[in-house]
Amino acid sequence: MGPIVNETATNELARQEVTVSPVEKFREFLATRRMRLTQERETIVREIFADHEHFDSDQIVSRLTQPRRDGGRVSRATVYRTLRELEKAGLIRKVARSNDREVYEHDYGYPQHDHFICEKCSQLVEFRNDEISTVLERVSAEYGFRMKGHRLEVHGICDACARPPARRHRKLDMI
Amino acid sequence: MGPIVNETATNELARQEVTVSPVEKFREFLATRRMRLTQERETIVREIFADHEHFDSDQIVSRLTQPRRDGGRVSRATVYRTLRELEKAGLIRKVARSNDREVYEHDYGYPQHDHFICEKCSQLVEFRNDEISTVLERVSAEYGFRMKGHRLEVHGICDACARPPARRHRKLDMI
DNA sequence: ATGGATGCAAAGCGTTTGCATACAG
DNA sequence: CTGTATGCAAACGCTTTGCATCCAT
Repeated sequence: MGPIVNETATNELARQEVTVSPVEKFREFLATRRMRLTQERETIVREIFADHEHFDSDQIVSRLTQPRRDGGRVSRATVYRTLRELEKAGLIRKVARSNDREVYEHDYGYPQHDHFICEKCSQLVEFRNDEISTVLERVSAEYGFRMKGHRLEVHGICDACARPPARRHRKLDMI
Repeated sequence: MGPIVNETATNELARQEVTVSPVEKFREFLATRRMRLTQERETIVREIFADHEHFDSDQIVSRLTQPRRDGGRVSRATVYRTLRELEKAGLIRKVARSNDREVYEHDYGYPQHDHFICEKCSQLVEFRNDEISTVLERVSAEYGFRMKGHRLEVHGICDACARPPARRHRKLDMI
């Protein structure tokens, strides 16, 4: 997409510690595009970076759509529009698709990792392995492909759901 | 639309040679579910396995929606319904998402591989690398995760689009 | 015969967009 | 002030589904 921005160190195996807040980082990005950091945008960024959980558009919408004491409410349209910008800004990224929705996670100040997705409880579990990036860097080079990043979903059954008896996760297993 | 395919399949991960035709394989699957191999379903399977190209639902729909001398026409609803069954049957699988559509490919009689996805021309290029599966097998074991498979998209710029001058790939080439 | 399958059209659903109004810079 | 951004609601585009009819077994 954007040819500019993102001074991401070529090798993210060692993310630098975050020196700028997400909001500040976003403001910088917006500035380069002649865009403005509105209250709505700031509210959204704060909400998203309040924790490190995965999230989808609708979760953010439902949290900000109803009047809130602090941040003020934000419309559904603005949430979607802002999420797209945040992705371009490199602050968040889509990690998977779950129940027909894109699942996002922080991409700023968060180490590179991939996910296990349980077919039973549809839970996402992160795991970290540097070999994968290394292999991909090499293979990309072999193919003359300029790798910018990757999205890896490992499907299967998580440890909890695999245990035969007892209780298992219940998130959204139909039938 | 010419994804590069390496027929250099001789490795351990290589699929057991196909002994049954896709249609036959599908019939077997359907039987176990008390479902029937109708003319429509057979037409769809033949159309899909006529070549090894990636495809999305709409491509199949537009090819089978209009009367055809041989196979007869199939409705949009049936194509969608059958695609879902073919996925359960392990004959096809979703490999990526492009322009808001799921992109499928053969998962039967086709060697394991992953994809490069060009951000410029959105073309999918296959590549084969056994190390990835090996690493994932090991990491999964470490996490107590029963891996069934994975989906890996490597994003970036393809060789053609990276070359500064000259013309580049078209963005949305349909048919 | 008969329960599963098809086609059609309408409904679903997440996401996007046109437009009038409201602000950030 | 001026060009952006927001909200609302309607529009979208892919996919699913209700229902009457059809057909594989």
